[in-house]
Amino acid sequence: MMTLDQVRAFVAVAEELHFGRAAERLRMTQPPLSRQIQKLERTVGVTLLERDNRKVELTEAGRAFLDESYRLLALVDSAGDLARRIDGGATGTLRLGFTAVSAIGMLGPLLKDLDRSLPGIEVILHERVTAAQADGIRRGELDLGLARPPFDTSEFESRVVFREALCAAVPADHALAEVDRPLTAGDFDGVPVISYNPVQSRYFHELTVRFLTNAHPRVEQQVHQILTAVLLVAAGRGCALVPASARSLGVQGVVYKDLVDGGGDPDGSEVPGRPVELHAIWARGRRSPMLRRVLAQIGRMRLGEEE
Amino acid sequence: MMTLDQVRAFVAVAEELHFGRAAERLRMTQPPLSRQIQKLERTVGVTLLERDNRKVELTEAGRAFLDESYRLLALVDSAGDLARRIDGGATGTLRLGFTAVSAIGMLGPLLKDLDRSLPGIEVILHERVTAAQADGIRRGELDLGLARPPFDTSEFESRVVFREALCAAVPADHALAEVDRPLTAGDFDGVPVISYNPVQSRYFHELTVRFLTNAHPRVEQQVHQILTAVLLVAAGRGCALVPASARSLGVQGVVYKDLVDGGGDPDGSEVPGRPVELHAIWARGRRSPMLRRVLAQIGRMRLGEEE
DNA sequence: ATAAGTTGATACCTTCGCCGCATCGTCCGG
DNA sequence: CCGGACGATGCGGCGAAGGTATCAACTTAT
Repeated sequence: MMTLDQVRAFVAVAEELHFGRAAERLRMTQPPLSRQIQKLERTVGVTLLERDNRKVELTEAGRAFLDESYRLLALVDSAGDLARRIDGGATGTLRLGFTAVSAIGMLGPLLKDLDRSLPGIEVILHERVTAAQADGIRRGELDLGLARPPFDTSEFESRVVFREALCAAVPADHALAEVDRPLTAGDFDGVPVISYNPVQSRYFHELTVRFLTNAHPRVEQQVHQILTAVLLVAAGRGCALVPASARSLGVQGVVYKDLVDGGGDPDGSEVPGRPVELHAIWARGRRSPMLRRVLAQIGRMRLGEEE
Repeated sequence: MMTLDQVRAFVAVAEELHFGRAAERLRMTQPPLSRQIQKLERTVGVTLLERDNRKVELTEAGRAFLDESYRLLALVDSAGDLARRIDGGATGTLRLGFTAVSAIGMLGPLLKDLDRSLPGIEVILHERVTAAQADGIRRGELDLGLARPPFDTSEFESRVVFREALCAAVPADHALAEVDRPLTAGDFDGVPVISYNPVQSRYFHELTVRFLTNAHPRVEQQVHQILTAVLLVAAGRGCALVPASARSLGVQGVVYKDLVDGGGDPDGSEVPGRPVELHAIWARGRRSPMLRRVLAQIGRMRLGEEE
């Protein structure tokens, strides 16, 4: 008989790849942990962990089982949560992931709108970067994410929920802060620019690179969050290209300047002047009735076009 | 701490709406069942079943929890099933390397056959030359390669999956294009011949050299891919010896002529008339169940003998 | 080459939780 | 008012899980 404790034990070992540390994490000693894993393997009938006396590693079947284990444990938690929320009068719970900066621009209005149109639904917020949101959705910890493209479309479905312009964040004492017109790529020739990590912040990396094509900025540093970029700008380390909603961050010592064409590519496929997209993403095929209602409501909103 | 037994107990009671019958279904007596339900309700923190001494019924929260319980128990079963299927090799991903020209002759039928006989297995294709396939297998990037001999047998295991004849690719306006019989080595005396790089394309280099032993062709250029050789032939730079499947390449201005004995050595060790071998290779000792099944299936096919 | 240190598995013991039996308390029907 | 039905509770025994000590295999360092 498989037990949840065995599943939790397996997850700990699979993540640590070390029985001793896993046991510590589980607040138990190593011997019973070994026995639990053995027992789990016996009931499943499959070797999940390949272990010799030097190292522990997951088998192919173990990797798949780990994946299911995350879903399982997430479901255990959420089942209890759900019962408690309903007991408290709610009709549903939406576990919503969001990125820090998307929150500034549209999370407030989104939540207000949801609360008004679907009052029984309780929203539980989880701030995560895009990749962590995808992980969370995959593991069943989140129902919906607000994240930046690109996503694996075989795994996730998505819908654009917000579009905005790209603009420049400039130190208040910088020469560009005085320019009284939309900036062009050429304005950044030789200017220190805070850039984005091409992997962890791929979306803004590509937007930045695209806008600055043919310009020759001095790329200063590669960050992976908008907020970090703005703070570095405030510290005078250079300029950065950020979504327009970053204006609301209220960081002292930073001036925001418009870009020509809103920072977008006039020949590109995006909406003119609003190249920065935020998508709602969810697991393909895992549309609960609650999620369906939320998506329908989000579809009715006009979050990127109110101004 | 919630346990799966408690969830199963709850499901039984929720379905029977009667502790006695539920206990019977669970093959236990009624008292411990009552206690398990109480414990579950304590850990969840919600009354799931409203019971007076005459009847049992689900609360609103209990109905929602029942729903999640079904999902939970289904996931418990399916997690084990999935692990067993993968362990049995019925499901998995095969990362398959292949050379461009091998694809023409047999990759299509191979993939079709695999898809029919092992439908749970997803094949991801990587086009690479033989050496790069060996590298990929060594690094664990590929599970299986379709490549030309020779291989380091201490590191790789292999199996012949396809045999074909060697033939001559001749420019359409070349004198040899008119010859109405299988060509011999002597026919190439003094004729410009595109040859192969003895290192990067060792296999075809050796086949060519062996066939042309005692002949005196004018070796023109050493290429390392079949396709390049054929394109040079089309450009009129000379003749080349290529595997029979290159006929399907459809390059204009090239005529293919049979060779005596299919280009092979009648006293050699290979199959008469089909000296060009394609091997499936994999890392020695790294036979996953999935790979084992794929190899078994490949063994059942008759890919080199259908014509 | 040998000794010391790691790491997962095993042996043995203790403890704690679950099950079953017996019984209780309450409500309903006759 | 009494008997029956049903879920809750008290109690004793047993089995499963955890802890300590130790083993076996292997790596690393001196």
